[in-house]
Amino acid sequence: MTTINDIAQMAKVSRTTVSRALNNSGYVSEDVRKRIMKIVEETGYMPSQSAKSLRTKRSGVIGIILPRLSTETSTRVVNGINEELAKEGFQILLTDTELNKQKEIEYIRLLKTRHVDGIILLATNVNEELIKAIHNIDIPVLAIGQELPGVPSLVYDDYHAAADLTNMLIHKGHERIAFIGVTHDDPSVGGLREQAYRDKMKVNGLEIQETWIGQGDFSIESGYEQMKSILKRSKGQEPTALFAVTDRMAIGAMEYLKEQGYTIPEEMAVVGIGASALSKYITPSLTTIDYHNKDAGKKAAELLLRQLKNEKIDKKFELTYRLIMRNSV
Amino acid sequence: MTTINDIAQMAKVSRTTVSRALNNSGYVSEDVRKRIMKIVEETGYMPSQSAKSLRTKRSGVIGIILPRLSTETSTRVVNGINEELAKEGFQILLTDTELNKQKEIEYIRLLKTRHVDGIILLATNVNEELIKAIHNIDIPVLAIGQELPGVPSLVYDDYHAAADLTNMLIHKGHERIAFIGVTHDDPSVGGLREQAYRDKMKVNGLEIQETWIGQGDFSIESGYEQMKSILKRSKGQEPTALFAVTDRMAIGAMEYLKEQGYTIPEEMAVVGIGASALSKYITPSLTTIDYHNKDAGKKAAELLLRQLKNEKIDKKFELTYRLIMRNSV
DNA sequence: CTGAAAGCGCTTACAG
DNA sequence: CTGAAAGCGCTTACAG
Repeated sequence: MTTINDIAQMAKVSRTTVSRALNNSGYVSEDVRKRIMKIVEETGYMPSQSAKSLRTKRSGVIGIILPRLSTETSTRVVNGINEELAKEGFQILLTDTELNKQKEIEYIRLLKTRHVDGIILLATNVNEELIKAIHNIDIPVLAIGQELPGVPSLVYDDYHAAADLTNMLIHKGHERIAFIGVTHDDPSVGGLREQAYRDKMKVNGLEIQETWIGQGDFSIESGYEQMKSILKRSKGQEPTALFAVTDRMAIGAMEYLKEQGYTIPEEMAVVGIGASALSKYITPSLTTIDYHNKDAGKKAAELLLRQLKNEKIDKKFELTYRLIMRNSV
Repeated sequence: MTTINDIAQMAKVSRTTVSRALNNSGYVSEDVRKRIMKIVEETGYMPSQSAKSLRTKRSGVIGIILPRLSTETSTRVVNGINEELAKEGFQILLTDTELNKQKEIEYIRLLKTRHVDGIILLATNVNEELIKAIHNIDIPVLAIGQELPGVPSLVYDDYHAAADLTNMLIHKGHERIAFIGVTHDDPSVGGLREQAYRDKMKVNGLEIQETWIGQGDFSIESGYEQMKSILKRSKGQEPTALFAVTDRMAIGAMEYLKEQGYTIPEEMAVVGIGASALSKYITPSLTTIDYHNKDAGKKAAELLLRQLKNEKIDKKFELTYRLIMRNSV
């Protein structure tokens, strides 16, 4: 491999000068610069990032920690991040926790040893150890999806999104609304969305039967199973609508309902959150919330980049959402 | 940051010894090893990968070049790769070409400067410059999805998959089968799949009207538009079935057909390739081919790893597929 | 405007 | 079994 020394020799200058020419730092006469650049072109020389990063403590790489690569949400966010980062010449180092909390923490430290300049964490839970790990490494971290104490966080407006959805169902005349949520370890998806549902039911004077409440695990299959259980449990006081906190679970529920011969939305209205491609093309099309995940990714990248430039940024950013009315209601 | 020198000092040994203990290379007395490991634990020391990689020329990072992150196919492949690589402690550096051929080449060289140990390329086209770029960098490269001359390639069996699909439609009694393909710059998806369709029609004595042939760009929208054009163009000799080379385009086509009041499969049978989640949940569910993308990713990682261990591997591997019969036929 | 020298944090012959 | 020394390929004060 050609190194900076080779270039220096060929250009008959010191490697100091080559470095300066390459990085546009310090003075280099126009003559010499041209001579160097020509040789760089010809040889196709590219500086070793390892050496560079060892020396400068910066790598041009941003680490991403995500819960699952195989969800549309993650993909869209990563897409947005990448688009923004690529513009500035940054690369992405990807790690996938497979929803394992321990790995989340491991990866934070691992990314540090790889000298990433910053980390974007698609957070799925909040716990002491995680927060501590983040504070212990002293590189900028940005969280998406959960509000992490002391960590700049980009969050979706889960509460209001879920509240809007619940209100909408109520205004459509539904009084018995079932709910499929997820574990409260996930404060945003599990906590906030359920809280909003419960609050709005209460505010509207509607009582919730606990038989209407199910807990899934984000998968389509769990939506199917939970819908089944809910229907079984609530014989005689069956719900007329279902609010599932993710599109995938809503779609699983719809599968079960269709199998059982329910008409949607007449006999059971269904709503989800996420605006997945599935939600659009399934029959009937699913009413859902668009969180603009790609924009979230872009915003996250932008905020991280600003941190890298030592700008001060706020600790919390709230994203907007959009209710998409379709045929499942 | 704590470095190997700090550890050496604290353990009262040389950094040579620390390095040996950490890497299990050479002799270290049990005593000393324990002393060192204890301190490593306590301090949470992690060796700088930049330094390591500068010295050893290896980084523990594999570069991935993919055409689009936001497709299920890519996601599944990356997932499989990651799963396999993570086991061996490798990380993934991700680059997205956005279907730009120039970027494909750029990224190959860029990944090299980042000292990746190998590259997996989800290839969408084959051209001289690309092949040259791959041969010029001397790190192992593995291609998925296209057969690249001289490069170990993992390919789907596009020809037979498409042939099976075509034959199946013919055996169901269809004689007028429309086709939505993509550019032949993509030899696998654009070339092979179309070739198989044409061959099987011919073998079965069926004539193809060129008005039945459309060319999309992988998007759902393009499937919609192409179906529309095909129907417009072929008035009087409308097809009774459609073979779209990807699920997404098939689904776009179905949307148009549904809008126009066609019943599927009675008035128009539709098949795709890809076994996307969408294909399963759309109504009617789509007959398609499962390429086992995740397994492909795993296999790719495994092959690359074997190359890294200097094992000789074959230049070409063909993957299996599975026809999934559903309700769109 | 240019260069010599030090040093980033590791690993690896080599010597003992 | 252990250590001193060299070197990987860069950048950056410092000096001129």
